[in-house]
Order: sequence, then C-alpha cells, then structure tokens
Amino acid sequence: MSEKPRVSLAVVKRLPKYYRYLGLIADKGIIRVSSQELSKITGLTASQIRQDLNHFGGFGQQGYGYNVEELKSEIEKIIGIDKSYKAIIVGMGNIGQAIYKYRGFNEASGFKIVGLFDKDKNTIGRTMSGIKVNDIKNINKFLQKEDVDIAVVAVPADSAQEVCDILVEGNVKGIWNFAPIDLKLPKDVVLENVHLDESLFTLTYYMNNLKDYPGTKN
Amino acid sequence: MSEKPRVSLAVVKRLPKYYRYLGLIADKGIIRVSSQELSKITGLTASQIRQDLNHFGGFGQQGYGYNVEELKSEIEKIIGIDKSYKAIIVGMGNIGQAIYKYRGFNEASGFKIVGLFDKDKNTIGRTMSGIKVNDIKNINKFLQKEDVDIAVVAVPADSAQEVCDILVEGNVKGIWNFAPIDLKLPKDVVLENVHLDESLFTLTYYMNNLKDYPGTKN
DNA sequence: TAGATTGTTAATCGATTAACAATC
DNA sequence: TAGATTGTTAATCGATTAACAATC
Repeated sequence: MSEKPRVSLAVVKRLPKYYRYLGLIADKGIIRVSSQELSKITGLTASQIRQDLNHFGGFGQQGYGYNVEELKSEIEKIIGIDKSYKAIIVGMGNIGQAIYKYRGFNEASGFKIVGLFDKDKNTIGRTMSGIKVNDIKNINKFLQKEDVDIAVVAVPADSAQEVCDILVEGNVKGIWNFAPIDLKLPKDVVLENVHLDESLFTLTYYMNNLKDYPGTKN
Repeated sequence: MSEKPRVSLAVVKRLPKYYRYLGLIADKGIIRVSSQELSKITGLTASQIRQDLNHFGGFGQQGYGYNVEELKSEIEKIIGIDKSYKAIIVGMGNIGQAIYKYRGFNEASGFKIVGLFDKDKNTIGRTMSGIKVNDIKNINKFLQKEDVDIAVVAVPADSAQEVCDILVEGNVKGIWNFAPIDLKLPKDVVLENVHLDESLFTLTYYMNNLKDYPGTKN
C-alpha cells in the first residue's frame, strides 16, 4: 500500500527542457546520448538528469546511454504532448491575440482553438483567422455544448476570477492564466500562470543586484 | 571580511508577489499588516514572509507588524521599480507587438520603449504607436547612440543568440527573452526568460498527472 | 505593564549531488 | 571480457518551517 512520492515541481519544470534539447539533437540525426552529454548541453548535472528520468522509468541502458528518439517519445507521452487538446481563449486583447497566433499553440502542436471570447463590443463579432469572437457572456452555453480542455485567460486581473469560476463550472480541466492575480480554483483544475509582471521585476531586481544573480539557473 | 550569502532565486521570485499584494491592500487604505495577515492572503507561511523580508532589512516593528506604505516602497526600491529603464523590442511579431502594447511595460511603469526592430521588409518602416520599426541590422548603430538598459528578445529561436551577441556588444544590461532557447550571455548581463512552451507543457503534464499537482504552489 | 508580533536561531524537510554496484 | 554508463542509495546542501527571546 506504499504510495509513490509525487514528482516534484522542480522535476516537472525540467521536462520541457529535456524535450526541447532532445528535439534539437534528434534533428541532428544523433541516435544515442549519455547523461553526461545531456549534461553538457543543458547545463544540468548528469546525476540530476538520471535522477529525473528515473522518476518515470528506466529509459536508458547501462554502458550505452539513452536512445534519443525513444527518450524523446517517452517524454512526449509523460508531458502529454502526444494527446490533443481543445482550447478557448478568453480576452482578445494584446496577449490573447498573441497567444492565438503563437506557433506553439495551434492544431499542428496538438492544441485546437475552438473559441475566442471578449467583453468589448468592438471586438465581439470580429473574425480572427476564421473564428468569430464571441461575447464572453456566452462562455457558459458554449461550454455546455463543447468539451473544452484548456482555457487561456487573458482578461484584466479584476475580472479573471469571475471568468474562471464560469470556466470551472463548464468543466475546463486546465487554465493557462496571463492575468496578474493568484486565482482560486478547485484542486482538480490545473492552473499554470504566466505572470509577466513578476518576470519583468525579477529582471530588474537582478539588474540592480548583480551580486545575487545566479547566472542562468532559472 | 565575511560576505553576505546571496539572496536565493526563490526569495527573489517572491518579491514581486509581495509587491503586488501590498499594492492591493494599500489601495484598500489599510495602514498596517502583520506577517500573519500577509500569510493569509498570499498563501505563504508567516515565517517565510518574515524570513524573506529580513534578507533586506528589518522593516517591521515588534508588536505592530509592518507599515503597508513603507514596506511597499521598500520593496519597490529593492526590486528597482523606482528607477526608470530604456528599452527596445527586437522582433515585432505577435509576441513583440503584445509586449509593446502591454500595460505593465510602458513609460508610466518606468519602462521607456525607445526602439523597435524587425528583420521583415514588410514590417520595417511601419509606424506603431509613434515609433517607426527599424531594420534589425541597425541595432548596432542605434545602441552606440542610445544607452539602452533592457532589450526584449522576441525573435525566432534560431536567430536569438545572434541578436543577443549584438545586444551584449551594445552594452544592454538586461535581456527579457521570449525565444524558446537557452541563451549564452556574459555573467554581468542579466537574462530573464519567458518560455511559453515550457509553461504550456507544465500545464499539460499536470492535467495528465493530477496526482503530482501541488495546487497553486507555483 | 500586558499583549502582540517581529527578527533570528535551530530543527526539519526536500532537492541536488556524489558515489558505486549492477549490467549492458 | 573490458569499458562505459545507467539506476539507485547515501551524503550533502539549501530552503522552509518552527520556536522563542527580544522588544515595541
């Protein structure tokens, strides 16, 4: 009855990095890679890389290393990029529009954008690359008809919580939040924040406190 | 001759959060706040809050707590938001444009955007809210005339390093990078990454591995 | 003064690194 | 077989939490 310890946030945040580098070396036609070689290109320690990967299974082989394609495909599955996701974007301001056009967030990458929503009368009804922007008031009805996995929240901070409550009600499973606020969500709805303000302030902090700057450990 | 230990990344990443909440409670007209009250609204422990703040000085008072305005203004100085910064944006695609229009990154917030650059012939020469988009080839010359503190890098991954080398040469002090790549910079040029791909993959990981999801600890 | 709450030290917890036996 | 490199345990390091004396 012993339960596995949960995989820590630190490990999870490194997975996309592994995936990115494996893509790069796969593109070079490289077949095998050792933790030591991965260490050199990623800047992480070989020990940490082996430790991380072993949370998910023994993908390597003693004396050989890891098969690049195989490891890449395993990580793909672990991250869940092998699946496809239906998404909507709420708030079609600067950020919302940028995410809509963002290359990493389209059907080719497994994310199908099925709805766009905004509050502004001038934006509602406009067609953006084939999708008509819907009134934010209709999200509710929309979610009853359509099974949406992910909602991008790109509305102002003061309406973000309200929007999320509706999204949760509509059975959205993950929220990619760009509003500068800490949202309250039930624990089975996954939240991932992109807090641009915090990122920018981290930059200015280190510009003013170079002595604390750890180099690129972040 | 004992040197202070550097302030850890974990602490630095929490400072903007303190600043944000202090702004909110200051707006409510609240005068004083205890670490316990801050704990309740931020979700961090009171112990951690006191520990964090004491890296920078004893801003509180026993039996009283912290003066909201004073603490806010101290953190402002620590983060460096009291200063003003000259910035350029390199790459005027979706992300570059969104950042240009982003409310948190304009003169009112202390960031003066003095130049926009792109590689694309159709974009160069266009005027965006008063600034003409310049050819990326001219960054070099531009930086010789103008003292730029921060450069936003929003070009494709495969040209990001090349662009950064020019920025470093031109004495830029901080780089806010949106390209999905780990840049190599001298250690006195501060790098802050916004890796949207990694953020999105963290979201899908937890959607597929709810058992590991720590709630909103990130 | 009595109560409240900080600043700070000590204890705990968790993540990273080192080491090495297992094994391809 | 000999060499290489993993998987995994143990040691170290660092960050968080608990506790409490200092003090407003």
